[in-house]
Amino acid sequence: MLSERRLEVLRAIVQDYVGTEEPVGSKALTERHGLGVSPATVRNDMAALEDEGYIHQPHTSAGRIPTDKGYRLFVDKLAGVKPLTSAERRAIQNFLDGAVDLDDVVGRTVRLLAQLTRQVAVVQYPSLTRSSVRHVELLALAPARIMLVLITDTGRVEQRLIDCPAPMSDTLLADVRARLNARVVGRRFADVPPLVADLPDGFEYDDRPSVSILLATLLETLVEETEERIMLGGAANLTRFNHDFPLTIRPVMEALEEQMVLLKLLGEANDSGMTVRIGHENFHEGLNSTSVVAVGYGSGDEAVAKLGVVGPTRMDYPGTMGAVRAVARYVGQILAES
Amino acid sequence: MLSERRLEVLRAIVQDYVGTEEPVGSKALTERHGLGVSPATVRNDMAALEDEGYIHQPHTSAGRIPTDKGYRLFVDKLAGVKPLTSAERRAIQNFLDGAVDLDDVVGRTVRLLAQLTRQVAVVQYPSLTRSSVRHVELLALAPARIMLVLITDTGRVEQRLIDCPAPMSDTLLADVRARLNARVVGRRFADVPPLVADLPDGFEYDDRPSVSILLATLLETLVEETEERIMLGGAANLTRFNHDFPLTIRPVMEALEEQMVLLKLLGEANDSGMTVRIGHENFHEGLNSTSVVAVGYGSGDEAVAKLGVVGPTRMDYPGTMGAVRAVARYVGQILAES
DNA sequence: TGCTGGCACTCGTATCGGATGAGTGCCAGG
DNA sequence: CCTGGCACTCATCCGATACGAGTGCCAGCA
Repeated sequence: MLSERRLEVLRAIVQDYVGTEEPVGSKALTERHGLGVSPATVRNDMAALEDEGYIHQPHTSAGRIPTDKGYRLFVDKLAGVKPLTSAERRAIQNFLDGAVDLDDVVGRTVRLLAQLTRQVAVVQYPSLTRSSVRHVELLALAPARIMLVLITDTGRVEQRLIDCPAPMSDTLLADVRARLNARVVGRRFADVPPLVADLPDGFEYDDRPSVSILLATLLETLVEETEERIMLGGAANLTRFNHDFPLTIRPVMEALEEQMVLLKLLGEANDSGMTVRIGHENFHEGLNSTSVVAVGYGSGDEAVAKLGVVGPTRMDYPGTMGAVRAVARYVGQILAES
Repeated sequence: MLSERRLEVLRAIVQDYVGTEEPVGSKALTERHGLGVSPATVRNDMAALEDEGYIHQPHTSAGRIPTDKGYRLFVDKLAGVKPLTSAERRAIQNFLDGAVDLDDVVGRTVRLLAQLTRQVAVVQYPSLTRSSVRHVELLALAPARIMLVLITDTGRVEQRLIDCPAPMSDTLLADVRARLNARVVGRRFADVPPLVADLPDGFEYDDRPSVSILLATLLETLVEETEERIMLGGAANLTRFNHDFPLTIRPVMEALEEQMVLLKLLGEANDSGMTVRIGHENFHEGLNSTSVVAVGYGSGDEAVAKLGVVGPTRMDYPGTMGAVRAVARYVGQILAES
């Protein structure tokens, strides 16, 4: 077990390294933090910390930098979540309040988060399956061509084009719309499939194929793999690190361009609390020198989606966690209002 | 006026430089291209080309690289548009055909374009003002809370929430919907404002404020500044150049993150033909060492939006132009079908 | 007039070596 | 268990040198 002081040394190393981006030595440590012991003592502590795998030195004559394990300990035991200043909070609220629709909310959120944390921000749209149905609309663009519009209580709107096997009359369409909405409005999308399974049975024999196709399309939009949407922003912030990461920026950018990777990244986050994945804890190779801070957000108690940031393992964890948490809360509020 | 051979030398320099990314010297030129003259002759031609400002040498003992003016001449006079291989064309078609909605079309297009050109792709959504109205839907989420849904002939769907001053009955809403659609369906969005200006007059006095707000919101969605949407992809491709562009990648990424800059970038493109803006021809400082190849696309003869790529001035212009043009055509076809 | 071979020259890049200094590990003493 | 001292390791920073690609110019030739 590590003594109190050694933990203090680790904390000091993490803080200094995050600030200066340079390996930190024993002398500098004792000077900048009032540790009350000599460099030699700190050196011993460092050697111990290195034995335990919390820090390591890039080369023999260099200072120490935290390992992933070191950051993990720092995040779990040594650091809190730094609350935002009231100015920052006001800025968040002002910035998010002007949004006109969900796209706008997500767009503003991602820009805001990127700017606050100076890192890459990732925001997932409220997932359909965790939202409730506000309305299902059916529009006849042509006699046998229907547009299906799904509207969720979180403001998300999805549309699909459907080619029907037979023309649908206006009355039929109105009928389908009414019965469909009667069954599903207010329900959670995840519960929808069984609720509509027998819907075609209530219609004339000739109309059933059209109704079935319509329902099939509705259910298709709910498939988890395809329904998720994600917005990314602040990729330019990656260039802030490339002076000592020239090799790593490329795979990171490539990873971030893949929707699936992003989804998994957020998906791994714990549903309720905030999740921090550090370096090699990330499943994706390209992201081995990055950390992900993510948290769920929602209009009520329950999370409807997640958001977070991706940055170098050498990031300001307390500050980032504070910003991510604060933004998630405000977004939840905005969603609840709309 | 430049002699035939000097133009040939310029073309050879551009081609070699694009291929090798290194300044090209007289000896290498004569060897790799069958110019039929000696290096010394080429040197004289190079000196002349340099006097005219088409090429320049980074330092005394280095080869030549084309200037923006040189690329301009190359694009205008020396290079054609390289058509895609039939395999590439098939790939485009296959890739775009699976799209389920407009977001999907745009998303696939941007990925496709980035992959084909190995550069950063930019695709603008069909602009509302250049599209026609397919349908306007009004949904009552609550008695005094209306959702306005606009659907264009290009498949774009916009929604806005409206808080009405007074509750609107279902019949009133249906009435507004019917009259509104009667006036605007099939019309171009740009023509909509005068068509609906007197619409509130036809309603009961008490209902007019609600109808007016509704119309106001409809017109707001058409404001050019805010209605435009853009998708960007392939930013990871920027890292391909950073070995000799370490300084420039940052401002480029920052520029690309600004919606307004992107819009201007595409907006400057000529409406009909393909536009190539080279280096300093771009208004934005950060993009001074990049070129933009853009072209309009649309379901019919007329462009409804633009798409293009952003890459280093040292790019394969014929190939890029071929890919951009081909993709624009296929996207136009897809839109026409939907 | 225009092309060519030759030649001196420039200058960026790569290589090597030594000096510098930050930082360490270890040890003896308090 | 802490501390001061000391020898040692290396990464980094010049400065000098060699190298070589590429040029400009010139005299000669078709």
